Amino acid sequence: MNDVNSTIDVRVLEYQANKLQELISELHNCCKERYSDEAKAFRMPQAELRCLMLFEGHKYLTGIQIAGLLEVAKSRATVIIENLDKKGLVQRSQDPNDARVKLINLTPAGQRKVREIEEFLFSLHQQLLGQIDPAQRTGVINALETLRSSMEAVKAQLS
Amino acid sequence: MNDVNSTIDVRVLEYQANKLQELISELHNCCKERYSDEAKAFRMPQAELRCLMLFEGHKYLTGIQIAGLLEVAKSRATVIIENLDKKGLVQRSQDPNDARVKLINLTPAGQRKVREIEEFLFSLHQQLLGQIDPAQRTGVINALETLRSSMEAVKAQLS
DNA sequence: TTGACATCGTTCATAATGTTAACTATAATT
DNA sequence: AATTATAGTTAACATTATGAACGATGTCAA
Repeated sequence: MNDVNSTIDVRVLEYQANKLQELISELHNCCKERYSDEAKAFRMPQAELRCLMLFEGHKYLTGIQIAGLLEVAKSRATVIIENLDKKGLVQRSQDPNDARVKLINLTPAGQRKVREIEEFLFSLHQQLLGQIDPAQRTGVINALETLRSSMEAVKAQLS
Repeated sequence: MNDVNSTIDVRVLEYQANKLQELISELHNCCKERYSDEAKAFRMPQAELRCLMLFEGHKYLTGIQIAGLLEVAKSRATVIIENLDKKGLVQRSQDPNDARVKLINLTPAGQRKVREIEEFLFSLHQQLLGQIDPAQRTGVINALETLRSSMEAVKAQLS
């Protein structure tokens, strides 16, 4: 009986691991497509959109901070910022306290763009929420929290 | 009372929409990092890894099929297949029934590589499952299913 | 059966995303 | 004062991806 049960347990684990793999992969693809659509809608590269959104709650950011938040090399950040600057969405100025540092902030046009993107994202996620049975919403959110911590735990284990 | 309740409801919806946005974005980032690590571990570009995995359950695939499954332009598929061919992991042959078509299949080395990657992915997701409280596993999987259908519903609505 | 049209794979030009390494200028430390 | 570290820039390169043009082949209707 014990043997039978443990065999079943192993099967369940296998099934669940595969299911997890499949679902996570599908969610990831959905997100990829979503980001790509968003970039097309705003006629701007994804990296620049992501960069703009970093300024929520920050008046100024430095290049190094942006590279850190975007998780890219600082040389990559330089280029992204340069392109946003060319489009008039951010501006660069010298940090008065440290001549090595450049302070980057949104221009008024950049602020408008950020608000537009925020509204787009918010309404998209409202719509998504609307597709979920109200009785299940809390459950889905809690499950995602669980998944996130588990993924982070695995990541921590591996490194 | 009704007014107060509906105000609260709106607040809850806002909170949940933002929470969803945040969680989905974090999961997406986790996945991105995972794919990048996997590519480094196997010393192969992500696109080539993804392409190899398409052969699970297929002896032969055509270029068009691969482009469709990877959701890329056929010109992109050509290049990916070419690189896998150079590495000796797939081989191309003429379709005897249609001279326009090339049949692509795994070489023995390709099959070994696929098994390696499968094992890697399976053990990773076993590990992930192991991080989730057994009592919650079914709940998490169901929540992900719900989320996936909701995301697909939104996608369908938008197009 | 032949002309029009569609399909498959390839090649090329181009764009976006990203890294590493080298370099300049400045700041901090010893 | 010399060394070391940090911020930002630039250049070379890799990866991922698209779209247009093209050749070879297949399909179908007049």
